[in-house]
Amino acid sequence: MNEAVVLTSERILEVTEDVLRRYGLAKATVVDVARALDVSHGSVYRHFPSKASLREAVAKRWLERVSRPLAQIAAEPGPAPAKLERWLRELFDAKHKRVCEDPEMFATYLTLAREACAVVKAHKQELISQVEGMIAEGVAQGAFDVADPKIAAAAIFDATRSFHHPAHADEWADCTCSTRVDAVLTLLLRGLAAR
Amino acid sequence: MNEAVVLTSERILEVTEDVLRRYGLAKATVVDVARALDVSHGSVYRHFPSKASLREAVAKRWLERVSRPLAQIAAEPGPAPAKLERWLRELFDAKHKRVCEDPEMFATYLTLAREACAVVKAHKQELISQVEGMIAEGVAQGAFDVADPKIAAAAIFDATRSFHHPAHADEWADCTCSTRVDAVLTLLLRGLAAR
DNA sequence: GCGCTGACAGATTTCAATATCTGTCAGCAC
DNA sequence: GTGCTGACAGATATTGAAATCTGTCAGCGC
Repeated sequence: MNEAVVLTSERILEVTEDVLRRYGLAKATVVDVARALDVSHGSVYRHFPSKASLREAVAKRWLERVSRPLAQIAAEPGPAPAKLERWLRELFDAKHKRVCEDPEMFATYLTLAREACAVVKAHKQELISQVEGMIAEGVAQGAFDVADPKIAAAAIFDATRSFHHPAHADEWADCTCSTRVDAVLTLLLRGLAAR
Repeated sequence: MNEAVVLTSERILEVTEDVLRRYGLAKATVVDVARALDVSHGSVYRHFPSKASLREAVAKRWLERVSRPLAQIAAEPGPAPAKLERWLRELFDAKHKRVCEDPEMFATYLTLAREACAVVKAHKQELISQVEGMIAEGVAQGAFDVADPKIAAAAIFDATRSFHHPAHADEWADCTCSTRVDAVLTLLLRGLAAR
């Protein structure tokens, strides 16, 4: 009963990421993954019903690595405005770092995400509800003046797309980027603030 | 001297748009354009040094059809906040209409624009400076409280990307879209407002 | 029984031959 | 002289045959 050699979904996902990194998205096949795991490709299909579902699971893992640390920030106590700002900056940082440190792998994950549209939708909803929580908190603290925290959260998400949506990743290397982040955050926090 | 049959750059551009509409971006060739104009393809190359420059000119025309009516709004007299809101809504409407009424042609123009990156950059700068003008006006009127109109204009542009950047066009048909536009505009105008 | 293998059919991708297009230019027509 | 044509070379796209991959499943080994 050696744990290390048991074939689990988790192990398949890890090796799949390696294979994607090594071969690139276009060339990585299920056969390659099976070879890297030293099993037949039929075995992989015992854990994932299709190549698409395997890719979807890889995308999900990737998105969870973004949303988990953010959930932690959202759960912390303290004044909502500062927390919201920190949360947003952390989100932007996480994305910007990923694209800067390994642009190829970012492109790979991006394509995976495009294919796994349902997973991305759930991820977006998760992030928006974290924001909603912080805005509701701010309202309770008397710091924010907002009619509907749900709608305001969606608005914050929409208004910061330039800095977290991968379609704009090519601008994230721009040297004016941090100034632009500051300007948008200032505008939005002023817009939320009670007066 | 029949004006109608003289081969001008303008006439080539018009016919090129027709050809793009008829054949689609991938299949439209310079030979097709020349055939539609009833001249040899060599003649087209007297007016445009390359296929790329012809496509660029088509993209430029398209973008100008967006920015011209907006410039008119920006030039009107009146209170800046209402004008800025009207300007932004007009921008969103113009884009949304284009994608709804003819999605195929929108996709064509989008690809042209991607190839003509310099033209798009200039278009963005043009739009941002129109916004800058309105913000400066608002500051002069005492309606806006903003340190640097240039930076604020860029921030307004960034914060409204969801509704004017073609990467998000697939969301513009969403029924919640108009609510989301309202929410973001409310937030941004509150953020700009003097208090 | 349970999990894995590997042969298989149909779908997809690759590759090289073939066809078409881009961009040039000598020469023709006005 | 001016502006257009159409043949041409090199670049790019298309096509169809061959190779590879995906997803299934009967059967093997534990």
